[in-house]
Amino acid sequence: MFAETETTPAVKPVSFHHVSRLNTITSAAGGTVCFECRLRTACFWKGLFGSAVGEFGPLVLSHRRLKLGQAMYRSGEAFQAIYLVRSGFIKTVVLLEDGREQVTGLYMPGETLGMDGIASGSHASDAIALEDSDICVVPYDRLETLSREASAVQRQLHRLFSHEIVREQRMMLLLGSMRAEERVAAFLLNLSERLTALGFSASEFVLRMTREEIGSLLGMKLETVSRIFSRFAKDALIEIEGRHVRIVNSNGLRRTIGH
Amino acid sequence: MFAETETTPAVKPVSFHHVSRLNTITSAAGGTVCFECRLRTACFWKGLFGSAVGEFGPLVLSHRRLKLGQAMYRSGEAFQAIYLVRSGFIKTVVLLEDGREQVTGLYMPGETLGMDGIASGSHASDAIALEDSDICVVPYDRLETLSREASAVQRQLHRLFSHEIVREQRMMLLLGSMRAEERVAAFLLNLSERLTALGFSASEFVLRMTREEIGSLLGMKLETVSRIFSRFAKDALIEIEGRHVRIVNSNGLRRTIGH
DNA sequence: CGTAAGCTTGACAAAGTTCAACGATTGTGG
DNA sequence: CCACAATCGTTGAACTTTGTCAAGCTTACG
Repeated sequence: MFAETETTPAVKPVSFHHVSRLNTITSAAGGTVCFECRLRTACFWKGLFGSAVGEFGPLVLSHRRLKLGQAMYRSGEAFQAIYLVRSGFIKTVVLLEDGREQVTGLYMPGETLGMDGIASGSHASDAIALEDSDICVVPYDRLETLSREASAVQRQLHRLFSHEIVREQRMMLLLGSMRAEERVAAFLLNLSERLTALGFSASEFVLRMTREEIGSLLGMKLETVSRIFSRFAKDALIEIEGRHVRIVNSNGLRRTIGH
Repeated sequence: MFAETETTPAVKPVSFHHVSRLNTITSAAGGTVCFECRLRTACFWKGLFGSAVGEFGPLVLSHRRLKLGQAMYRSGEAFQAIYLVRSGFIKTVVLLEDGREQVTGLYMPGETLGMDGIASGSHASDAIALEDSDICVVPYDRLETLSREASAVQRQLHRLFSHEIVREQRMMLLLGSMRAEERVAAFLLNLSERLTALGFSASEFVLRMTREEIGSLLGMKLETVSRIFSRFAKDALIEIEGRHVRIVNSNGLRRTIGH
């Protein structure tokens, strides 16, 4: 996508010379041990594996590399593990029988997905890589045991579940009670915030999704997404060039929400 | 609301003489012991408390009665327990600063709510009684211990979390990719299904919410809800009279979804 | 170099909202 | 017990937002 960067700087009204390195995490040198992981500060599991966990025997995390478009799991597949994004971006998608689909989540490095499989024993959504990604596979049966032995793990695991519930609540709020323009503004601000937490620029980043995917996440058509991006650019709230975004006036964006 | 029924039968095109008793659960005689509870077959926790749990000391469930409109918890309040609906109906609501609100869930007897509080230690939504209700309060710290001691409890608790995640995913699908008419059809069919699981009629039931609340849940205005109910009635898919609904042609409703 | 995929924009259509009026029902206080 | 107020629901008409369809452009890729 644009991970193979250091390409020629775009010579356009907006230039993004340095964006290429902005939010690209290159995976660490292949090790399986958590405290070697470059993510350890950003990761939801930080500190747990190797310390509290150490006393109860190791939690073996296998890794998996996904290429753009590959699935980590698919709807209906047996649930066996939850997945921690190490590098790259993953979307989750829920399908309706008639082919319509809804992007229900966008997961960045340090974030965990796949918990939807616990209830029924098989996943309720597809998880697809939005770019070449590196995923930690956390075997669920081992996690269950560990969570009974180490209350720190239990606490973190419960918080993880709850966090996902809260995230989805917010998404329902967005889908159910905001207008298209507000949803796009909220989406950009949310991306900015999460990327900041990962140590990236708050104002410049790269969308990992097509307009269609963004539209599916936000409950609107790709044309509407495109028009709203253009309008925001015209109003000098953002600069946009394909998937490269610069937030120029974040307060303006914030003001867009709530009339 | 209309729980104090046995009123004069409505003399109207549609009559609902017997609806009054259809889905009203009167709470059992006050006891605190789970295996006395009239819900035990429908309840998510069925069998757990008293059997597997017995060996590890009791889980004391306090009860709370809520009147119509009262809150079980409010956004920002410290998280201490999760809540099991024993009788009555509860809605959860998420608020936007500017006053807009989104109903994010509708909980029936046997269903559990409040898990959104674990992540941050305080609730992210309000839980409001849609009619006089009886709630089991499940203290979370006790549940944490129990879940470490009894793997059956752990398993059920995790499934509960996951179930909520899946429910919210489906809600996002509904809000993000269905048209208003489809959403209303899906809502009615979902209610019918869940009430059936509780032993009530699949075809006749009472909506516990105003048109405005239904609209908020489904991401549309109250007028739209009203118009769609009228249209469904005209097309002989349902009969509706205030909050009393009879599903006349459930396959027709199903066909409404997916064009 | 040609083809496919992604993005933008315009013109028009459809869906849903807003505003307003009105009827019915319910609850309240005199 | 009645009268009044408040809440709830329905419906019409005008309006706004978003979707649909179509065309053209750019970029990526084999």
